Amino acid sequence: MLPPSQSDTGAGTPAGPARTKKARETRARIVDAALELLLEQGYEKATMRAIAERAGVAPSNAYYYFASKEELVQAFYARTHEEHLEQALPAIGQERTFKARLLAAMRTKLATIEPYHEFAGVLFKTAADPKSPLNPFSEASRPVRDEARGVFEEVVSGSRMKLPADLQKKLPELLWLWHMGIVLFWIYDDSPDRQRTQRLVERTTDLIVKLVSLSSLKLLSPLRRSALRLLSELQAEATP
Amino acid sequence: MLPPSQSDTGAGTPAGPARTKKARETRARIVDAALELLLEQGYEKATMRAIAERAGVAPSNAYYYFASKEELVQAFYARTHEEHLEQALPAIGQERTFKARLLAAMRTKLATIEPYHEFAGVLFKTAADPKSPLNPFSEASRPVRDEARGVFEEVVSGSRMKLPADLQKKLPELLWLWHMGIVLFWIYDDSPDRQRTQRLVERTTDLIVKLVSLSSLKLLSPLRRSALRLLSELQAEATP
DNA sequence: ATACTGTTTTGAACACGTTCAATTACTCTC
DNA sequence: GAGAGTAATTGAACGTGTTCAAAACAGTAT
Repeated sequence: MLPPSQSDTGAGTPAGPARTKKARETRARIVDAALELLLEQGYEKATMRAIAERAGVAPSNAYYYFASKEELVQAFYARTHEEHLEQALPAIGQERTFKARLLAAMRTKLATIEPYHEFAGVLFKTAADPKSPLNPFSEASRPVRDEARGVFEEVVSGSRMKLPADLQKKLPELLWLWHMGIVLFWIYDDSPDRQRTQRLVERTTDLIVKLVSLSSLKLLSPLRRSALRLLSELQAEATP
Repeated sequence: MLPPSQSDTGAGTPAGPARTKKARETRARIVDAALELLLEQGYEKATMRAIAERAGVAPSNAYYYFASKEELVQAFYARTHEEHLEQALPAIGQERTFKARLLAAMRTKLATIEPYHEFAGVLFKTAADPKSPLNPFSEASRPVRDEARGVFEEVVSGSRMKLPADLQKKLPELLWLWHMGIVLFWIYDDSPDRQRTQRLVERTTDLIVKLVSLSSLKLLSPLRRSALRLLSELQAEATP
């Protein structure tokens, strides 16, 4: 059901000391049990007691390694993210044009997360709390976010496109934001085969390409410049 | 501390039977106690036991009227929304230009919701669940949504602006979406006096005004048309 | 007055996430 | 290999939102 993995969460081993070898193994067993149960039963049914039991450990022991249930769930994030990286980069590499590369990135993303759609809502619900470390804008998820943005850097840099320098620099960030919006839409999308999301991706991709290709117009440069300056300001404030 | 109110939640009395007069009073007492405690102590401290105690009732009795703590919190949604309507419409009426009217609408909104910022996160967390009736895209919140969109219709229609007909028609919906984005940003904003959100409002308002004033350009019409068509399609699909 | 019917209220319980003092397992030094 | 010191693990508990069967209440027809 799950890919074999005695690995840890993949996300920089944030909490709980795990100095000894046995401790690392216990920790990994807990993560694996959590991932399995989350996939099998969803967020609410996957209680800490159940996770601990499957890991062959006392519930309180899970708290020796993870500060909260949410932190455990973060491992899930990291894993789908890694899957996306593995699939997206080759897929992007096979395309030349900006548009095709962008579509490849987004489509592999959707394909990666599709198995988890059923409880994506619950997950998102948790992630939406500003105080939660799961929330994609939090400091805790910066590594994952940075890597995800890297995918869009690859999309941009690998395609020979004439772009204003300022836009070239910020475009990956903008595309990452777009991608977050698509995922948000996807969470709410219960159409068969996620057709609405797919259409949205195609249409907005078209829009983005059009917009980008118009971005060099002299008439539009003040607009482009204020938009990009706004983005810079907000980023600067966010990391004081 | 709170405006006097023996009223009910204001939101169509969704859950729990309250046939008799006494029952309606009990229900109202619970709502008021909840609102008070939520404001005084925040979401986590305002436990169901505490709310029930202040209402002079057993905790389980609250569940006779409300399916969950979250549903109790829904009273906020309705109340702040009504406050916004009361404040926004006069404020908008005092301005002539599109830009000033738009700013007035958004600023009154932010002023209205400011007292609730502390637990807006929790509220949003609930609202983010696709299955929750609180979620702003759900059928259940259509009345509130329609009214909110009305504010932006007022913003547009009251200002003499030359606009392409198709955009004129869809602009209120777009502005409503923009407003949702601002609120989302606001939820995550913990800067003093919500300065970041205020700056974001000013800058994006500028952008919107610029964009709208460029929207008649021949060069941009294909872009505008595909964007608006996308919006229409998604709306059509959403209400089958 | 009394018995019946439906509404409202309750007390005791459940399962959950989480905490913590106490206990066990390990590792290292002498 | 015994003892000390640290790391890992546990069991029992706390407070939370929530459920539910039973009790109290109110009104109505007999």
